[in-house]
Amino acid sequence: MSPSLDTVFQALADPTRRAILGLLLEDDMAVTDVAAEFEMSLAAISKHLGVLAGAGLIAQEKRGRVKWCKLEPDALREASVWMQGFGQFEPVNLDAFERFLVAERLDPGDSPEADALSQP
Amino acid sequence: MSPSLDTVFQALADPTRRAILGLLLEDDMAVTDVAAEFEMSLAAISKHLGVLAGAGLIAQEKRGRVKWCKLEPDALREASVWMQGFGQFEPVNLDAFERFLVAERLDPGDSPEADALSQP
DNA sequence: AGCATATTCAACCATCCGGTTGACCATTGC
DNA sequence: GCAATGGTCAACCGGATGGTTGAATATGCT
Repeated sequence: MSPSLDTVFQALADPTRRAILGLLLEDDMAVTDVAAEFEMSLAAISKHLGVLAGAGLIAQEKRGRVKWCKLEPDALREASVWMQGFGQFEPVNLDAFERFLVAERLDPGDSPEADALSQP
Repeated sequence: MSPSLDTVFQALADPTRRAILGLLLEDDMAVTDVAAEFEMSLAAISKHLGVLAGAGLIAQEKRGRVKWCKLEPDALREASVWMQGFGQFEPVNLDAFERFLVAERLDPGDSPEADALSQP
């Protein structure tokens, strides 16, 4: 089941779920530990985690009776690529990006232009 | 009513609305012209455009009896920056981005995802 | 004036969403 | 064995969402 843009954006549209992702940015967490950070029931958090997992934004692995949740940032890539298409649609920027791509291929190391492009 | 991450992601979560943004990527359009591209009522499209405007993703200007809609890509910046924070661990998927840009240029106005327009 | 065009409004409907509560598996530890 | 812990499931609730229709409001054309 491949996560679609629909499910990814829908998952990101809720502030609680974004906050959960923010927590998981620090460390993998058990469901109960995630729930402890919010003023809502464990069941509600469990649902939120289900939505995030359904969108591919997190992975859940059950070890013993504890279910561990870890960030899966790859799922954001497709959505991020889609969004950046709207910030960079001007021909000038397109050309600049193409030049960047060429440079990147020739010199696949770090490149200062990458930062400029990643945050339009 | 400043556009929040909530409203932006919520607006992007609907395939019809993403397809509308894809259309506006090429040209400003009147409400009726946007509606002509979809198999749903004009009123429904008008609502979708309202959601997109509420999220700050488009601007609507009424000239005469026609309301023109134009893309407002700046609204994506905040959301894009937020997302970028989670992708930082690994390098941006430049290949996917390049494919997107090339596809966008060869077939402008069409959303990069196939199902956006065919199954709204 | 009178009619056509562009767009919204209002009411309505089915469905989804976010939340709660209480019951229900698992797994762990005494 | 049995109680506590970790987590999900099922039913329910109020409110949002996405869609429809039909009437209403502006504006433009002749």
